[in-house]
Amino acid sequence: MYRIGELSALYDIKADTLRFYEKHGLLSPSSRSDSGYRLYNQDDSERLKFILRAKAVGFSLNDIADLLSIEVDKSNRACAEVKGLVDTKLEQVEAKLAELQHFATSLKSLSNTCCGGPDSAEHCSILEALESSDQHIIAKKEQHHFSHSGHKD
Amino acid sequence: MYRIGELSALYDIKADTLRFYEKHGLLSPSSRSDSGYRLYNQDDSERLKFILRAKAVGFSLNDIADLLSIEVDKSNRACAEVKGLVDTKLEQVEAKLAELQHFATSLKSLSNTCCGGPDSAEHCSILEALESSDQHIIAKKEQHHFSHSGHKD
DNA sequence: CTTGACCTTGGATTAAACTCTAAGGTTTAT
DNA sequence: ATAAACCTTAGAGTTTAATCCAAGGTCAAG
Repeated sequence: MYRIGELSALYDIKADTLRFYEKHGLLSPSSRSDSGYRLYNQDDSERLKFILRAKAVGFSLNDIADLLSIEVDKSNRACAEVKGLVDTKLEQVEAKLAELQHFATSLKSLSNTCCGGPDSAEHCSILEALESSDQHIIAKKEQHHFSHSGHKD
Repeated sequence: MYRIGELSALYDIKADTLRFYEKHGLLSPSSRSDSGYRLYNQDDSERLKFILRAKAVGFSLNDIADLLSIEVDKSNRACAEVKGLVDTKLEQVEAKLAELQHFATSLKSLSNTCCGGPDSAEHCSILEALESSDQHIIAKKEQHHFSHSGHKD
């Protein structure tokens, strides 16, 4: 059992943020002490971890509430309805994943070509890296033109 | 060349948002018409695409300004300094990627077990799916216990 | 040569997500 | 038993990222 200060310290957020999440239906402590202190258990902590993760990858608190609502009314809700919600979110997550992979590729190629690379300062720009990243793969393919195995990402 | 209304329509944002980005140093039109209209070229459009992508995966406008600054002062900046900035962002991107992959896995397993699956309504929760997703992989591994090849994501 | 749909500016307003303040009750340590 | 460090509430203030508004200039069509 954590008190509000302990839980907030654990995730490096303010106690106020936890009260804010409670007020907005995202996370309520599973119990209270005799004197009214919030008491969070391990499940509450996991739920908070989920909220913070989802937030970090660009979901709004409303989005997150949607996702968490899947848990709240478990058996009440028709399974097909749940599946719809999940699949919608999954599409969003996969779109974000694609964006991020694109990003990561560009940043990596930028990091490599920028320092130590032969053309160093010439194209030190993320935008150029983003634009050239696809052609980069093609160019690489052309270099060892005796192999044409199925490419994998 | 796009005028502000055209470019904003292209990305389904408000013209005001473009003026806002300009005021905050994120994106300036490469030129102006005689009458003072903003004129955006293809590079500006690419830059905007980058901003919107980065925003969608949870970067703040400040973060994005940092990333874009790599382009702005290309040759002015020491290459090692640029690399530092890029690598920091790359770490953030990869952390986000890991989160999202975890997310996607959980949502998929949720979508599968929830509807049609044998234990249907029993654990219709993202939190449960998130918690169990790792064990799920282990469980799956145990099923075909004659192979112990290097796992790939 | 004016009507309507654009554009300009600066400043006000909104919404989301905190973050802080005030006034007071609780717990732990001396 | 009292100070320091917690906790409670309600509500005000801040930051970020737009979004809207007002007053006026510009441009293509009739």
